[in-house]
Amino acid sequence: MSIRSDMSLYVAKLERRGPLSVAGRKAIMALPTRTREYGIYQDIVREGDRPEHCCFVADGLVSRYKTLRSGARQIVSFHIAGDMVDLSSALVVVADHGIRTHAPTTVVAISHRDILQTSADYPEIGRALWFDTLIDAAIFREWTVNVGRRNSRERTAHLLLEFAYKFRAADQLVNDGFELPISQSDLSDALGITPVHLNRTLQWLRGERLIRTHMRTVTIENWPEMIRLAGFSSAYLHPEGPRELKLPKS
Amino acid sequence: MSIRSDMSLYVAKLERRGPLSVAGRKAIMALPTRTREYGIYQDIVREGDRPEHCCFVADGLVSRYKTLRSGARQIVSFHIAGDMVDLSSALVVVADHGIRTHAPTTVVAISHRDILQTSADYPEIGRALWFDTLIDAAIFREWTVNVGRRNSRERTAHLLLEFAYKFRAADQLVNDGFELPISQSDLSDALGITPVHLNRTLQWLRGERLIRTHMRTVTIENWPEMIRLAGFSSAYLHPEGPRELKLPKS
DNA sequence: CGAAGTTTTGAGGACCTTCAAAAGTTGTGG
DNA sequence: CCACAACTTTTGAAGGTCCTCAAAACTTCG
Repeated sequence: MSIRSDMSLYVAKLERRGPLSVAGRKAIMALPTRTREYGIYQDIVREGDRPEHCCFVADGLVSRYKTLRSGARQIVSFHIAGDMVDLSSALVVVADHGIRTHAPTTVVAISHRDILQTSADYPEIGRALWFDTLIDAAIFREWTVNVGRRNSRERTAHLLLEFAYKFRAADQLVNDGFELPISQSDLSDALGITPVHLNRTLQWLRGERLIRTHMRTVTIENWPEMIRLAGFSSAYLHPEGPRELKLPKS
Repeated sequence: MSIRSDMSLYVAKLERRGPLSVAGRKAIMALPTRTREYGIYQDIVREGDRPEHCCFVADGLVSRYKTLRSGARQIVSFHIAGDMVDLSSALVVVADHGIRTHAPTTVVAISHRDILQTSADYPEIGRALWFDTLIDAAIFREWTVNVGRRNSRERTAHLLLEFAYKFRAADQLVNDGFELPISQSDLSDALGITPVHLNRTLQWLRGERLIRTHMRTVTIENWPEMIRLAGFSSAYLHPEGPRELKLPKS
């Protein structure tokens, strides 16, 4: 557990969305951080915890999930390298969901105190973090639509396309393929279907030549047809970044 | 369309969550507003719009929804009197969902420019609005769980309990009952089931003496059993308000 | 090389949908 | 204030998507 700044990946992401002031960028880079390494299937946060840190995924893959009394699990989001996870805990005291890894993962922890102080001192950073949580919310909405109104084929295609677009934005798409270290059982927990049915759904997608899978690499073989099937529009990912701010100095 | 401040209801809500400074409270009350009246089933925002205002529901009931190519609709949230809706549009340029009324509704519009300026000038207000969007996100997550992992009975019970808790927090629960001016068809769009099946599900809930319905008033007859059935925990509504902030003056 | 986990296959059944129509409610105009 | 249209709720019956349970084939890893 080293103490150094690992925030340049996050700064880069923010700057893809819009300019940062020199002072603002410095303030983010100056945030005290603690880097932690996790193995596969380790809990970073458990439901009911009162975390004191947000976490930034420097490498790997994590999910947020809720568990029902019955033991059934619903994954509500995935986060890849470059994503800030659990900004919600900066203001919300008790975690209403868990966060765990699906692969060996490097996490950069930032204390809520520092996040809030910096947000107050630099309104542009407050806005950037707020925007991040708004994107989160937009993805949650789309997931509700996904499990509420799409059948298993459309639903699975939609999630795979979401991954494809996120990996592409992170420059991690190679020949229309990306590495997805998630078991079918875990994927089915995100899609609200059973592993058995997901398996048959994937077979159908492969049979239709819409996707290919090899090891844990997923390749989109037929983008137009996948997009048509899923009714996918990348609008909800809001790649364009936040509203341009033309505010007078206050 | 009058031009006056109607923000006292919102200030009251914020103060239920934690103290506001005198200056902060004044700043909110001073926000220029425009009050608009809508009838039933009117669109306040359409998917693809670029709204210039957030809207605060002073009276009535609205939903946010997405529509699929097929025409299927998924409602992703409901908002009752006292709720600030569509803060997301303050930073997100293009609306990825629509907002419409389910009853005659009074909406107070506040320009994004003023929201952002006030958030920058008063960090406590920025935090309060951020917290509001985090609650939104928490509810979206719970809805994903609802449609993803609960059957129609649990799902319907859960949504009705969410309404019951929201109305109770707004002091609008009378004898365990609340007025819900939503057709079964619209409710089914929120639950991800068909109107026919929702109808049978409601009949079952009534038959088990879990709820009563009369006109458009819903009464929870058996709280413990409803809560047990739905696996309901109000934690995700975060009635406790945001984290206490002990920041030094910056 | 064996153990544990993951993917795949099969068969039967439950939950929810679809389509269609009747019954009940609400709103409007003559 | 009634009549009629439009909408909402309810009922029925058949069918499809997805689930459950169980076991085999395959992969990964120590």
